Amino acid sequence: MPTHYTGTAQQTLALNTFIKLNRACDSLNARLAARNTHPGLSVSQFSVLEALLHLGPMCQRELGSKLLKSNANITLVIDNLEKLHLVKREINPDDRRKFQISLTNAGRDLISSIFPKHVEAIVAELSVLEPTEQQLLGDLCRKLGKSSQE
Amino acid sequence: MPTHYTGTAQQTLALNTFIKLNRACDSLNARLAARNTHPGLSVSQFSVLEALLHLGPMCQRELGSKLLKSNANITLVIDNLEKLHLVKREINPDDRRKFQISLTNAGRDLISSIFPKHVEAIVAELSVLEPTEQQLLGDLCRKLGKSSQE
DNA sequence: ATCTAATAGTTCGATATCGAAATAATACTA
DNA sequence: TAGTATTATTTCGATATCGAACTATTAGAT
Repeated sequence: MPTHYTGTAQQTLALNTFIKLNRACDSLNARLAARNTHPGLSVSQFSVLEALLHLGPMCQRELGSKLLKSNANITLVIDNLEKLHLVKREINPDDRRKFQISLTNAGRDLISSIFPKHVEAIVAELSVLEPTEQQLLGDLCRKLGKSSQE
Repeated sequence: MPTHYTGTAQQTLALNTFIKLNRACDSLNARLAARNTHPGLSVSQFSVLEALLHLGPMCQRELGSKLLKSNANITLVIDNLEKLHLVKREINPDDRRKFQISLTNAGRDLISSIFPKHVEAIVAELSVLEPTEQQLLGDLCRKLGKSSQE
């Protein structure tokens, strides 16, 4: 569904690229969600658990910057994960403004058990692209994504 | 920020591609939002107005399928746009289950006036990629996005 | 013509998401 | 060291977003 806007060639190209990028992302995520690879967890909850599993404990602000979410949002997501007993908040004694967020045993077990299915779903959905195409897409996205910084 | 997951080469590639795609999309949209090219409107509201401007009046379900949103969501967004007097609901006499959603004059004036700024912001943000790279990115996204259909 | 599908939209309850304002703790500065 | 600025988190109010259950209308089937 390209745009119906009529502008210069440069504008049309940029706009169509923008639209296709967003649609690819949205529809890919919708297809992944439909595969139900993280039952009982929201996407945000899943992302937080995954970050904690693979990157280790960190404070909320770090989580927010890794996941590109606001502090307010992270507060809520951690609240909900805490209610589910999947993560815990611990005051950082070195800086009492911070909470150290880490996985509980239950959280670690859960994310460890569902992550492989998530990976398989991604592999399956991305299989419409050859490995070289995936690499190329990743490179272009990287270039576009970090116009700001890492 | 590539994954720290250790799987097969195929898994690692797919996962990294997936992460880069999502990050590119999120960070691009955040940078566009920071440019404040659609003041007073949410992204969803903007998208609906834009679809109506460029594609013409349509019913809610059509809007949802163009924008990849649920019916419930479209109902709310249209409610809010209606309160702002930017769109109107009119019963379709041929099928009274449907509302025909169209821009009011105020809505048309507004979206017409801000859309060019939006395009310029996209052109500026995408300028880190050469035209051929934008084309390539768009092609790869198209291929990935329509694993299902149109 | 009646009964059943399917379709369009709404409502509900939960979670997400943001920006702005508020609070608490730490760092910096004069 | 007192005073200010910065940082981490929370709270608030608004909008977004989904799936599921519901209502109303239309389409299809016998």
